[in-house]
Amino acid sequence: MGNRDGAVTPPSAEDGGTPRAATIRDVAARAGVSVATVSRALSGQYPVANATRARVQRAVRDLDYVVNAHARALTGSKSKTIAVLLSDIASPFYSRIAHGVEQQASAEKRLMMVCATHGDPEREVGLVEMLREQSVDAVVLVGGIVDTPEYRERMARLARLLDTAGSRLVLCGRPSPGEDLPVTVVEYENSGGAFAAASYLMDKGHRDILFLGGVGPDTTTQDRLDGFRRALASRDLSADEPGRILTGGNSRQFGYDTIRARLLREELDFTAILAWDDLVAAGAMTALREAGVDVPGRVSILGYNDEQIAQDLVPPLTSVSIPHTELGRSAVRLALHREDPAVASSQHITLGTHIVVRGSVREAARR
Amino acid sequence: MGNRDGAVTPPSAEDGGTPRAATIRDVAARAGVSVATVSRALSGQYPVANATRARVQRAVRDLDYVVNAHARALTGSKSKTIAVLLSDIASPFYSRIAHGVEQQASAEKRLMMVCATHGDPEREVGLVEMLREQSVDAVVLVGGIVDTPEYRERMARLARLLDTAGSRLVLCGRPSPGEDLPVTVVEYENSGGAFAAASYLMDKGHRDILFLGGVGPDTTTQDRLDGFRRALASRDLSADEPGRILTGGNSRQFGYDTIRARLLREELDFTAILAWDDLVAAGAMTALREAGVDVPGRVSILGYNDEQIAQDLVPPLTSVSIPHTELGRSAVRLALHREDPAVASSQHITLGTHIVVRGSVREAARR
DNA sequence: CTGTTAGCGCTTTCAC
DNA sequence: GTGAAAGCGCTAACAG
Repeated sequence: MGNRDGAVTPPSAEDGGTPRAATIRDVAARAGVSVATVSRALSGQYPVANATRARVQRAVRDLDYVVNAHARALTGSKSKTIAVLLSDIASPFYSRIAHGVEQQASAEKRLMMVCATHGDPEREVGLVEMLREQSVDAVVLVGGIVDTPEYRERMARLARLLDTAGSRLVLCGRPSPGEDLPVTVVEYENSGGAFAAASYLMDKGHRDILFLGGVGPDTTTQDRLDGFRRALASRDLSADEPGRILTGGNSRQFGYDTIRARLLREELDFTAILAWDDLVAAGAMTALREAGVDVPGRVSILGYNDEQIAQDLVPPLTSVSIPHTELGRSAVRLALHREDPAVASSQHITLGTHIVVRGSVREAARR
Repeated sequence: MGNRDGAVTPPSAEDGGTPRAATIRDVAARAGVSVATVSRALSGQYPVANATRARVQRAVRDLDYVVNAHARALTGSKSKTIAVLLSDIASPFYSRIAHGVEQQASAEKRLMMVCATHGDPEREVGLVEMLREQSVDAVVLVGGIVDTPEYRERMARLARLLDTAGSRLVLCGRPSPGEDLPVTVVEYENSGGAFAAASYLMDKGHRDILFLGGVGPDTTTQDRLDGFRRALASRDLSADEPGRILTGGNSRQFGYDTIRARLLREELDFTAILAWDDLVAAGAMTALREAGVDVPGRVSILGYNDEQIAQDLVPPLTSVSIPHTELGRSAVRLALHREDPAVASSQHITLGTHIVVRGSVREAARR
């Protein structure tokens, strides 16, 4: 043989120019069959003589051939890709959800794209446009937002646009934008978790409980606050006395600063803290330790999200666990099988949360 | 107007079937120009009459048109995508590097794909094949490996394959597979960090230092151990006395179990621990606390990686900081601009590490 | 079982 | 400035 037959030149280092990647035509030429046969032999979904298949596979190996996913997507209009949008990959909350998305995507033979929005709704929309260009199989939007009419319209529009392109919008950890929209919603018992947490503290005799952290207007904070309020109300306590609800930030620093200021300014007028998340709790614990306030002897703390850090604080933090990984997995599973009767009816689910008991909560001291 | 002109039917909810996404032809028809003109108007790189451009843009908006990235990639053979392979997205180490990759990818108008290898070299190769199908602009492989001749051959092959496809292999936090390969390598001062850490402990008077953690054969552990050994040797101490180097795992649990067993079995024959990472350090600290050993009063601990958790341990952990984000950013930057004379010569760089001093190291007590 | 051929949606010469 | 037409690499009828 040799590559001087003129018809098709397989890539070779010798023919002068930069070697290019092999195409299906190179494989066909080398195997002595037509491109259609190569396509069939490779798809596996079509009867091909064993001998032919073997020759094709041989040629594929010799040439290090791989199909061009773009050409394939162009024909089939499926890209075998899932996209997930979150504000920040480095955050444990989001990266654990992404982990779940990846697991399921991988199980469904899909690749995953990850995009960071930095919490900017406009950037979110811009990214969805880019992903629409990619005709991804699903776009998963993760994390709380500020729930306004504009938000709902924005989501409704994106949902329809993606639907038209054969893709699916998934809202994960944020509310549904309305009825009868082509959208998959995967939530978790956010308010319920806060309700359970506050109830747990009250079961331990606590009556003076602080709600600490959360930016404020976003749905995540609103829902947790809602659960907190409901729990207190169910025992005839009011959450809305002054100084009880301390929102305004969601960082470790915010937890630290806020509790520190509180301790300097006033007497210790609370016996427990329900923190917006474990990081805020960590900050609060540091402030309490520095002020010589014993945790959990004098003040109990309950975190939210049950992150890695909860185990390593001193004392280990009791926290509300949310099903990060399962959220991601469900998002992908429901979106991809939305036609499947088994899940078609459950395109809006809410996963449960539970309290992981460690060492940061104790019976309230008698005041 | 109306859609009965027969030539081209713009997508519309009224024409019976499922509405499909608009294509460049729909836009052309609506704007009353040719597809070539639409393409030019949208690319912006070609003279088009202002009036025409406006009409095209109008049509684009009316139809919610976005280009099909696959069709574009098919012509141009560029996909505007960067891929990163890591063992686990949920790990803070990897997710912080991914964060850097995302930052730079985003700055360079690229999307990012993230794939999890679960530390399996075969899966890694399989994923690179999948990514080759996608003709991604670069494939970033992150994290230590077991450095064998097979590894080097594997990487050499992937590097050539990707190069042929116009893509670029980037090795991040792992060694170069050899000279004269089309590959970008971005490392960090791994051994140097351990050297500095051990030296810092010895400066504080410590002589009996444990190296705790690391799986063993992987390059990350080997490099850190190497730095540890070199530092001790530079002060005429030997790292290889029995019981000094405790590898075999890299989890919090491993740190806890190993130190606990050590304390039960023997007297406290060390004054400092250099931990493989912050998680191992956290485990060790818990074991020490439970045994009533004061940290840092009796035993000093130094971590590695400077993760979030380091701040929240009690005492806060002194740790070796590695430039996670910058590793990811550099990986993308160097790969994309490899032709650019400014960086063409620096396709193998090593970023520095430094010690972040907190509260877990103190002068050694006189024995 | 296998080959031929017509696109998928776009960019890019080459004409006008 | 703009249009016509030739592919990019692949899949999916449609013939044999």
